[in-house]
Amino acid sequence: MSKCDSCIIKEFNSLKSLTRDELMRVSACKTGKVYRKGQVIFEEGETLNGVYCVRDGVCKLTKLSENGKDQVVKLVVKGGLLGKRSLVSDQKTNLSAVALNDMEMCFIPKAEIMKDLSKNPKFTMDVLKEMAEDLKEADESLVNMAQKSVKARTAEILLYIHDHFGTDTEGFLSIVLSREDYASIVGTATESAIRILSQFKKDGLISTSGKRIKIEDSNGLKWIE
Amino acid sequence: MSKCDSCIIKEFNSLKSLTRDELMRVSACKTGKVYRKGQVIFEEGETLNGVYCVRDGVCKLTKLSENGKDQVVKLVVKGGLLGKRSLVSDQKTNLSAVALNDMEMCFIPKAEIMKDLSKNPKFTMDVLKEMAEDLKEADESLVNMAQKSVKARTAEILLYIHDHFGTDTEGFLSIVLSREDYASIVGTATESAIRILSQFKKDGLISTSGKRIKIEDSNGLKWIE
DNA sequence: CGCATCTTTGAGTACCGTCAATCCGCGTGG
DNA sequence: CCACGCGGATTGACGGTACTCAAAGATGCG
Repeated sequence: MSKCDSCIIKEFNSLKSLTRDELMRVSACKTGKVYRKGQVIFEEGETLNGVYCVRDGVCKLTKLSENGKDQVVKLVVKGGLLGKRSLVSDQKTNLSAVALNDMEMCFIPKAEIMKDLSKNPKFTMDVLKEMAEDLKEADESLVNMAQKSVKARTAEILLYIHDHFGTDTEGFLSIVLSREDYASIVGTATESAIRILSQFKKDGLISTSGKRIKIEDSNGLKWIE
Repeated sequence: MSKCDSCIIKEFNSLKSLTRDELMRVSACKTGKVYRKGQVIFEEGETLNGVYCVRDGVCKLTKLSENGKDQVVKLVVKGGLLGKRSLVSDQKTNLSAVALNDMEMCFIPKAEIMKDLSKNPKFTMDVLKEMAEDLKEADESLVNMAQKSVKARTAEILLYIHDHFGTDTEGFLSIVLSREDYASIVGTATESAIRILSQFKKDGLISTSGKRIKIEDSNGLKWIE
């Protein structure tokens, strides 16, 4: 397995603040894991004894609501760290993680990370900053969820995916989600999400090929309300 | 002004992890501020050059949504620290803070806090934990907002205020909010919030006296959906 | 007492959730 | 090669929820 030292992925997260020495130690104790599409990485309420570093693929972080529906809280791609929060606050996970396509990950044991947190202030500060960013995003999502219509939220998530995760060579969104996933992100019934996506298609804002979606008029989507 | 050293408030937040020495320095450079009900402490987009420590009173953290309505993201009482996130990530604030009643606060300059963050790992770790807790709460709010009815959310906020902030000697919620504030927390139109509160009153779940609200049947509220 | 603000209530409408039926793509087994 | 069945996608219909506009009542302050 490759050394963390020379792993390009670490540049995307706070592991970049570790010293060469610390990275070597991390390398020595980390384990690689592969998850298939749909596979559960961890479940809400589990005790994690480490963090996951996403090398490839996409996963969703979800939380089960009292009405029995999953709500997607965040999408995580290459470079993301899973389990930070639980590790830091020394609690069971409050979210579940499920692979949306085939994934490759590194698992770093808790002890190693905690040691680095206590010894390397720069690293700690970096983790703090990442957490601050997550919090800011969560606040923004909260406001969107509370104040915008389902249609506006649907348009927004399409643009978000387009802007953050890009498109494939044919112009389709590179992250492919089921209608149910879209509904679970937007926080609505599957049928509602479907209805809105069909409407967008009719209006020429998007086009589809199987499950794949292509944005045809991003400017049009921007003004949905 | 009292010394932070002997201030009981610090026990409620991460300042408790500072050493006696550090607390003396904080004491030396902090300034006391008083805010009247309705006064703005800081506004979304401002640059903060320090954090506020709430000694007394309550304030709301809000975010303006695109449709022009404020959404309350969090209520902060005695012991809370305002501005952590902005300071850590060195960004402008993403939230506004407004006093809900008369408040007494201490303002600690950025430089002092940042020095402590870089020198005292225990303090940093504590801030990290607080941020992790905020993040967890934000995720929970997000799910509630996405999946629960306005009525259920209204019942929940009443119970939340009751459980977290307590009641006065007559049994009324010790935090008094306008109907508009309730609407802004729940994320709905003021009239909707009002309608639901009246319904609760009719059903004997709550009673009111002016703006003050008393919970009569907390168990009944729990099962609203 | 009068004005300003907040609260309450009504009526109409649009949005959204649910149930149910149908359709489509795809893999399986005959 | 085709019938079959499964799961996801789609559409229709209906009822309930929540938003808006509007008006009337209550409250508090000067």
